[in-house]
Parts: sequence; structure tokens; C-alpha cells
Amino acid sequence: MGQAPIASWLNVSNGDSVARLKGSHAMNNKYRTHWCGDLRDTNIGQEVRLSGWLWRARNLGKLLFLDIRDRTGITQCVVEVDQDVAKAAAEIRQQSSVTITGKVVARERVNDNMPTGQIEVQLATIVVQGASAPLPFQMGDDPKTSEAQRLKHRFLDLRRDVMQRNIELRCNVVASIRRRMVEQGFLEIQTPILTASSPEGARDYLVPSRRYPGQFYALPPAPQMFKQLLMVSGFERYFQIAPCFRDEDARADRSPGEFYQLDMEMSFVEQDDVFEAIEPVLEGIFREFSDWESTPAPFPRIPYAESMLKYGSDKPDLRNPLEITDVTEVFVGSGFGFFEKAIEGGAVVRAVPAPKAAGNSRKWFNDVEGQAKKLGAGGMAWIALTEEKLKGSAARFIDDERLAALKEKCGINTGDALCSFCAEPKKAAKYAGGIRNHLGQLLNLLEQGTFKFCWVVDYPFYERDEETGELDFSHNPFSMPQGGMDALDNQDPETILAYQYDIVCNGIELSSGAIRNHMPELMLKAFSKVGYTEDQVKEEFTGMFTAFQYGAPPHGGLAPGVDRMVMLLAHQEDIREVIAFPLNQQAQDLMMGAPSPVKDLQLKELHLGIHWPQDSSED
RNA sequence: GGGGCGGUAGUUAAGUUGGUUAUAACGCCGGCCUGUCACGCCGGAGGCCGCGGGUUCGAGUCCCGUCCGUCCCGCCA
Repeated sequence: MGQAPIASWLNVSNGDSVARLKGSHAMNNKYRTHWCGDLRDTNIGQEVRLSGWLWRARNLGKLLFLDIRDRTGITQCVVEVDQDVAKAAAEIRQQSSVTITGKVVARERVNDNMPTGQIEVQLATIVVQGASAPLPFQMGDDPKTSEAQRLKHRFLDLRRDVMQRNIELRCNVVASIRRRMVEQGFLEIQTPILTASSPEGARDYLVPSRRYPGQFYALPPAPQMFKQLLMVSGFERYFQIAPCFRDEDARADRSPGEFYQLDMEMSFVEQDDVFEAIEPVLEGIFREFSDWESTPAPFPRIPYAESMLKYGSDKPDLRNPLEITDVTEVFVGSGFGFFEKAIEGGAVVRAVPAPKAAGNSRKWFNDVEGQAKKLGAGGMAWIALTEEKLKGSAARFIDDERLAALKEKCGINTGDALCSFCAEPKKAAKYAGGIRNHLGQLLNLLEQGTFKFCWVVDYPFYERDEETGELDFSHNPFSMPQGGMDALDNQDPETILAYQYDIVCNGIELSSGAIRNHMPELMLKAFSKVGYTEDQVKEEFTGMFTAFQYGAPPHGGLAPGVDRMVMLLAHQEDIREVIAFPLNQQAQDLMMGAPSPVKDLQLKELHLGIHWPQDSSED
């Protein structure tokens, strides 16, 4: 309650950046002699000139207060109504940009909530530099409006304290990343934005070529091939704050259309070398820009298979203490017909403990089951170990011996409950993982005030498509299979692991990366397993495949998402809060009106015609 | 592509089992107010209840369709 926006703005703002602003040469010009956040009682008696936005006005009839704000803070101006300037001042609408002059005086009543609360400026003149129309929404700490409204008027939204702080934090984080990377010998190298479409992975944004009818550039989903080429070129250590473009649907933690990665790559390294290079950067960033605890390097390394089993996810939130257990064998011979039949068919049973939840109502458990059903689960078998008896949907199948086994395996005891899911392993992991997250929040189990990092390592190299049954790369086709050629030749492809890793923080995937496959013959072999001929590989990855004929070094890297890092550091739930001009979830820019139709002439120059979808009235 | 939730004044919301003139707060306009700091007090204007169709004597409310927003699934090497 009683949020003091004035105070909160300066308290959280990065002092260094404000100091840099204040120290800049643009001081003392036509518009300002001081910054609004600058004035203290030491300035009393000085004549000052300030510029900024009229933040709030309080008109007491014979006395008028105006708050003038710039990026550094807020200064209160005061004027008595019998002075000429007062009449003009009273008419100015909030959020107009203004320049004022006046004398700094001590306040009759000090406001301890404001850094400038000791003083005020006795208004001598006020000039409106840019008048503001009535506002489309209120400008408080809480914007109290829809995101669509905010995005449509982003220039106003960005004027709010929270947004200014987020954007400033982003600047500082990016600057710190650059410093830390350069200090480790990484070179920042820009790579093309207009490049060729690549057949693997995310859907490309295409740019039609004017000079070559029917041909297209693509915006890079990531500078993947370029950074590998830079390794072939011998730059040893490359990084870039790289724009990435993917025509895929958005999420709260996934920016639509475009986003930024700290893209990095190193040559003559193994997986551990990459980890050792990036861990201090991430740890340093998170320590520099947050008061929260942060996992000290080296971060824990969790094999993919273990992560799927224990956390039901390849991006485990380690703030959540709950662990999933495989309890398949407990249900064998239990008389629970549905489970037993499914288990015979290859299903497994995964259980999530719900500590101290045994006393909850049947409705509570039904609601939890409802969450699981949302994820696609057919149902949830639960037991609750109350003082008197065992209750729950699976209770009658659990005899004393089986109960003892569950207690031991899952670490549960009287007062606790257990939620179980029976399905084929991948799905069982997904349901149990979803409920692990749900229970973590519901039971308030998440450790607070901390960033929990981990690596998820040893991803499978291949996976089988559930529908078609065909083998495909599970992650990155350019990553190195563990065991090399020997594994490709002699191992069941589904058991081959990759030198492929993700870095995860509080359940959010910051990055994935890999040690790359730099050997042409190994590439051909790896691709042949998923149905690529030699010619196809050579054609679709021409640049890289050719380059690998000329002394490619072993190399690997990764690419943590910059937006996601800033989102975590700013304690924002939505990635668009740390992007100045994000697209909305439908990948539209509501302010600029993108995407938009173009003139026929433009299409003609590009040799394009529009093929309207069915149902469209135009043709 | 699929699912959940939402769409009422400039903005945010309330609106009962369908029933007179659709409420409130902030903003806007007018008036009062000399120590406020989310200033306060009095008054006023402002509505295609997203859009289209249906049920009904009667629809903001119920039904169908559609558009828009948001979150999730698919997707995101």
C-alpha cells in the first residue's frame, strides 16, 4: 500500500547510470542547468532551469504545486496564484514537456519520501515545449490498463518508472556482458541479417529479392552457421549480442518475432571448457544486478534422462524441492487393473509427493487432477496419509507392504499425499512434471529470493517422431554425437547421446548449446540416419559443409537469451516488459501498424503477387 | 492449428434468477480551496454493453456464429 512512486523510482534506479547522465556535457544549456533529481538543500538560493514532463499538479486554489520529472528524478515547483505565471501553469496538462526556471528554496514541509524532498523551486517562468493530449491511460506504477493499450501508446508507457528502470537495467546488463566477454578474450563480431533460409528448425522470416525474381533472403533464426564459420576462420572466441528472428508463436517468456541472444562460440574446447567460460559471466551478471542469491559456479549438471525422471522436465525449477519418483513396480500385482494393464503395455507410474496435503478436501485433489487433465493426463491416482487411514482414489489398491514401499521411495509420511500418473514414459514425465510445478506453487514450496542455475546435459542425439515413427534430430543437427563415428555405426540411434546442453534458471531455459560436429564424414553419417543423402547435405548446408573441408577446429558454444536474463533480473513475468518496442503475442506492432499491406508498385518491383487465403473477400 | 479466460464511458471495473433511466473509481469540463506531494470538496458531460444472428412480451445478462485481447498446448534445430 501507499506506493511512493517518486521514492521507488530513485531507490531502485541504477546510480551509476544516473551519475553518468548527470556528468554528461549537455548540462547547462537552453533547457536545463540541473537535473530534476539533482537538487538538494545545498542548492538553496540558486536560480535553476529544469526541463522534463509535468508529472502531477496539485492545485490548492491560491497555491499551485507542480512535479517536474526527468530521467533522474522529480522536483516540486511551487507558485502562488496571484503571480502571472500561475495562471498559465495551472492550465498545462499532465505529461506535457516543459521548461521551468525559478529559485531553489527550502520547503516549509519536508517530504522524506523524495530525494529532493528538502527543497522546491519557486516558479518564475514555465514554457510548454510539447503539449500533451488527454492520456489514453493512467500513468501510475501500475498502469491499470490492457497490454494492448500500453503497446499502442508505448512512448507513454515507457515513460513510467518501472519501464524506465527495466530498459535501463537492460542497457547495464548488455554493457556488463560485453565487458565480461571482451575481458575473457572474446571478439564481438557482427554477422549478416539478410542471409539464406536454412531448412532446419524455426520458420524463417523471408525477404523477397528485387534483383533476383522468385528468390528470397531469410532473417537468421540465430547466427548458428556464421559463428561456426568464424571458428573455422580462426577467431577462437566469438560473441555477439545477436538479433534472432523466428516466425513462431509467442509465450510469456518467448518474444514473438525477434529477440536477442548472447551468442558465443569457442574453438579447441570440450564441453567443460564452454561451461567454465560462461559460468562466471552469468554468475557475475546475476550477482551484479540483483540482491537475490545466485547459484555459485560450477552450476550443477543434470543429465537429461535424470531431469526428465526427477523433475518431469528438461528445464527444472530447482527452487521447487519436490522430486518425482518412478513407482511402477509398486503397482505391479496391486489389483489396480487399469494401471497393471497399462504397465504391461510399457507404461510407467510417476509419483509427485504433496507434503502436508493429506488433510485437504477431495475437491482440492480434484482440482489438482484437473490441472493434470489440462496437460492431457487421463486422470490422477492419489493417496493421502491421514492420521486415521489411507484415503484417496488409489487407496484401496495400496496394502501395508506397498504403502511402506511408497513411503520409502517417495519420502512421504503421515500427513503427506502422493499424486501418481500412469502413462508411457514421456507423457508420465510431462504430467508429473506439470503437477510438480503446480504443487510447488500451490503449497508455497518455492525457495524465495534466489536464482537457481543448472546445466541439463547429455541430450539424446536422435528421437523418434511419435506419429510418423521416423528418426529425427532431437535438438541441433550440428551437435557432436557422444562416441563419434563408432556410436553412429554400432549403437541403437535412440540411445546415442549428444554433447548438447541447456542452461536453466528457475525453470526458464536461458540457452541451449553444443559441442559441434566439425567432421564432414561424421556429419554425412549423422544426417544419413535421418534420411539425408550426401548431395542434400552438401546442398542445404553448402557454406558450412565446404568450410569444413579446410581444417575445421573442434568447437562449441551456446547462446543465452538476453531478454530472458533481463526478465529474471527485473523480476518480470513477461518478456515484453523488458523490451522497448515488442510485438504483441500475435506478432503485430500495434503502434507502428506492422505487419501492413504494401503498395502494388512495391510488390511489382519484388515480382510478387498475393495469393489470398480461401474465404477472403478480396482476390 | 487447438483449448482456457476475457471484451460494459477515454481508462479500469460492478451489473443479482432476463425486468424501469446501465453503476463506481480515475481521467475530462466547470466551481471552491495557501503547504500539497495519489491534495481535498461540490457539480457536469461522456455508452452501438466488440460485431452479427437467434430465443423472449422484454437481452449487458441466455444460445449460435464471428472478430479482438490474453494465457496455455502444438510449434520454437
